[in-house]
Amino acid sequence: MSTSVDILKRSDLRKTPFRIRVLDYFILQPHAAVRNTDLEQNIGDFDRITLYRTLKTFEEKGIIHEVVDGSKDQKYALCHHDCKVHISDGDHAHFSCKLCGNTYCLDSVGELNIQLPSNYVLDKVQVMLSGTCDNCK
Amino acid sequence: MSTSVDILKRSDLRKTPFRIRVLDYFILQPHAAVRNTDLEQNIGDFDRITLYRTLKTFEEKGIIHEVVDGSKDQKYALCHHDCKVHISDGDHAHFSCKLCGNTYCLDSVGELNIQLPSNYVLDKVQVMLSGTCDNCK
DNA sequence: TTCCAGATGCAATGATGTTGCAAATATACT
DNA sequence: AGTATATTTGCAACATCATTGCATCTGGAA
Repeated sequence: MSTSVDILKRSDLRKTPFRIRVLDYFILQPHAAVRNTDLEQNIGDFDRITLYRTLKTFEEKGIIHEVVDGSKDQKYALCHHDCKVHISDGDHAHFSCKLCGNTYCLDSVGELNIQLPSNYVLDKVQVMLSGTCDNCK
Repeated sequence: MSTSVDILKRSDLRKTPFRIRVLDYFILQPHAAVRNTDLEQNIGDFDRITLYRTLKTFEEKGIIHEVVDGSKDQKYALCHHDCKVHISDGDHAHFSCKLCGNTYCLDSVGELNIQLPSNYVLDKVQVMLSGTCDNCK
């Protein structure tokens, strides 16, 4: 498991206290997507604008990726070492729990048999599941 | 094919000029999701707040449903007479074209074989496809 | 220690969506 | 048709979320 400092070094980013705090928060939630507002409430004293820029930088460097789960909230998740989400979602899926509101990244949901109308070119598939998660059941 | 007036009458809504203009715009795009801003730009003189409220009313009455296509934009599509989207998405899928930005509702995309981690309860499946549509190819 | 590109904080601005209330109007009733 | 009323609309104000420009600060290398 990489530490925040490892990740920053690998990405040619300066190891500032703020970035380390943000990354640490992500590392604590390895399978859950993180809401922008979760971060705002949990990383203590900070500047909201800096958070936006930090997340944008992390996304550009491939450290995190945006998670689309059907909600209006902007969410991000830590990319794993084999993360290809920012290139193509493949069979990546997200599960959003209706009770706790958490969104989990699922590595695979099985085979999808997509049939498109003719002349449509398929490039990316995103599957959003919702229901009740293990914890809330 | 129902007219705007038919739909309003069926839904116990007053037939105001504004509502008819909005519904007419939806009827012109039977398979595409409509962005909030598309409406703002295409239905002429109007009040932004009234549009929000109109769309909300239409959604509550089951005339339109919100379309989640992965973009940040709020989009709506006309419900067909057999529309169950506001109840459960079933195998409903949306295709978003990267070139023209339009989102199309696809009635079926084939069989999905979803395998969830144990103890997860699946309630709703939303599939978002993106690529190039017939027109743009 | 010094230097400077990169990172941060602040102020201002823009986009988007909501609420309260008064004026306008669609519809039902006489 | 005329009237009453509940609904609908438009305006003002407000709340939230995100972005940009710029001055200041700082991590990291010389």
